Amino acid sequence: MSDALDAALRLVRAQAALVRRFDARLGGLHGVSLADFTLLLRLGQAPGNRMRRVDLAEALGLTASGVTRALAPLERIGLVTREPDARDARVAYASLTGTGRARLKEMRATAEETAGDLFAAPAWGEEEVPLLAALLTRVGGTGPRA
Amino acid sequence: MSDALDAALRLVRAQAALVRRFDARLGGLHGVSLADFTLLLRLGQAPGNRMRRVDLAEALGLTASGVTRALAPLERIGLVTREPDARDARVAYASLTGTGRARLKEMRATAEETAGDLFAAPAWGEEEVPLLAALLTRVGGTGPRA
DNA sequence: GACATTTCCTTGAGTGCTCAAGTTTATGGC
DNA sequence: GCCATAAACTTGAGCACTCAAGGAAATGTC
Repeated sequence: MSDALDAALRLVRAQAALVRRFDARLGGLHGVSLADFTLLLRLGQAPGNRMRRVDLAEALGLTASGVTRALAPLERIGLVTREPDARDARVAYASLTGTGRARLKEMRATAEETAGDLFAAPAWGEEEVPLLAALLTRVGGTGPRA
Repeated sequence: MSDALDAALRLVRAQAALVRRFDARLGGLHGVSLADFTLLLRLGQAPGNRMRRVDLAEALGLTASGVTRALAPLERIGLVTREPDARDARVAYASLTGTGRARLKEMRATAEETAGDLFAAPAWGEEEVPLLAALLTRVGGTGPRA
């Protein structure tokens, strides 16, 4: 097998393992999945803590349909609210609530801790983690810092 | 955000983009998903081109349930057959058929090509692809060459 | 100012996975 | 030999995503 195919298949496996770890920690402590956390994190980074659903889809690499379905339970538990746009009646913003911001802060601590464990020394050198991130950015998608 | 969390989130995004590309190519040319191809590839690597379902699950990072469901359509289209074990009536091997081996060979060419495009020069240096693979191996799961 | 087109979003149907529970067969202790 | 336990597998229910279709509102054209 070529190095390229090997790397591609390893990427798939590594992601599955990583998602399982994050889901277990975030789910156990806060009742959310990694996908939920990622969505909330993006909202938290946006100006005014709110985004159009279509932009959220783009940022997360989902379809608009996926965003609609992902937001539903987050709205139900009060972390996100739906806000209409005064100028354009087609758009509905997704906006973090006060509760959402507070809960996100806690989730973020858990996520940082989980990521820290995953990439802990001595297995991982100081410079290797940003190196991995840089290589992954070239593979595709938009990074969380973009 | 820490480097570690950034890398973790980028990994998720990169995988989604990669899977989409492989699914499009493999689906278009051979009617299978990347998950299907990975399963067939593992079978093709196994001695006698066959494996117990439980070992297949372990190798793929799926549950036994997931393997049952993944094999069903592959059996239906004749790429894989079910073989009982003479010694232990509980186990059912999944075995590549002759057609399966032939089709796998074609799929593999497509997959190699897709991976080659994805990690093509000049964006990717000669040594960077194995480096990425090595870093990913440390993240988790079992690699395709393990 | 009516009409086609585009944009934003939702919904129905389908897919591919999970977990929990159940069936069947093998194994070990006595 | 019997029974409890364990192992291999399947099945039902549920979840998270996709695509395709459709509704409603904005935009461009004439």
